[in-house]
Amino acid sequence: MSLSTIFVYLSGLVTKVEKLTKVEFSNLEKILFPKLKITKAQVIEYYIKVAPKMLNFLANRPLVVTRFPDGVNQIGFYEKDAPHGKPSWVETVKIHSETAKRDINYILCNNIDTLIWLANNAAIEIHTPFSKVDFQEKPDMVFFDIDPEPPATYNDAIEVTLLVKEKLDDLGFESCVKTSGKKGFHIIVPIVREYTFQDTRKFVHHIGKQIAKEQDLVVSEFGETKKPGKVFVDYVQNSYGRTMISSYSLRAVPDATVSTPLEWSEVRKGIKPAEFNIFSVVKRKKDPWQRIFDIKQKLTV
DNA sequence: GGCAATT
DNA sequence: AATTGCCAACGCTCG
DNA sequence: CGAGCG
Ligand SMILES: [Mn+2]
Ligand SMILES: [Mn+2]
Repeated sequence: MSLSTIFVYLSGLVTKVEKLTKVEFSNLEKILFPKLKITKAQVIEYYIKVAPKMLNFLANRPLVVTRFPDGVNQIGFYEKDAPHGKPSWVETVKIHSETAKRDINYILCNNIDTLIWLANNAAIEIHTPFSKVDFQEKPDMVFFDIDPEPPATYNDAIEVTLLVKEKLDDLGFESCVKTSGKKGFHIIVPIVREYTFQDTRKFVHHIGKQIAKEQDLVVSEFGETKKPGKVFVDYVQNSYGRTMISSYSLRAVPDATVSTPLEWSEVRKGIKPAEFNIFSVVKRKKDPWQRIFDIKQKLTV
């Protein structure tokens, strides 16, 4: 019997489920998304179902999570340092923070039990850095963060996302796209681990400026992040210690949206972020971004 | 969500 | 025994 | 340099 088959019976057969994981569950019937009446059991079930697709994106990346133990309508908190009371089997990596002048034990999620444990912690959102733990100074991806500023719309964000895709195509780069689960999109260009964050930042800024010159809708300067009605091509995120929301992570919003990898053909005006949520994403047969782990592009323009 | 400090 | 606190910081950019 | 940013 597969994990997901068993987990369908979660509410009814809790003890049986517990035998399949090292995690000790708590408060399974607690409502974490009040608007949709989604319980913690359903959140755990979601993460178990997407685990086969999601774990690859988490592997060997020190995690930052946002936790909402009392539900997404209550105040949550960021967590980097593994909490006291963490089971011994949860893998962590000690990384020294220069500015904080202390060591932080980041969680590594390299197996499904850790993902289940995070879900039981009400770690709704899981954020990942752009480099892996074994080579932290060298990112393995370039990140285009497409941020529409109201009154710019989701369709505006889609338009700009496709403009960036077109530009990348022209330059000969393969790219992957996902919804952020909130207002914008994320575009990833997988690269060889030979460049610094300054390199990747410059690369995104360069392309952002180019498009901004051609399109009135687009801005790409730091001072323009909140320019009303514009879509900001955000390059700043490409830095050490910064993160993006992971593919397949839930977002802590009332509609329980998911940051969802898409086929480029799915990025068309009219789609809405809420189409991709805790219920719909598990039904998707598509598994875009498969090639992301094979492609390792050089960043020469 | 859960440990630890505080009353 | 019950309540409260704590749980992240960073590098980058602009002025 | 500090403030504001994501
Ligand atoms: Mn964004
Ligand atoms: Mn941004």
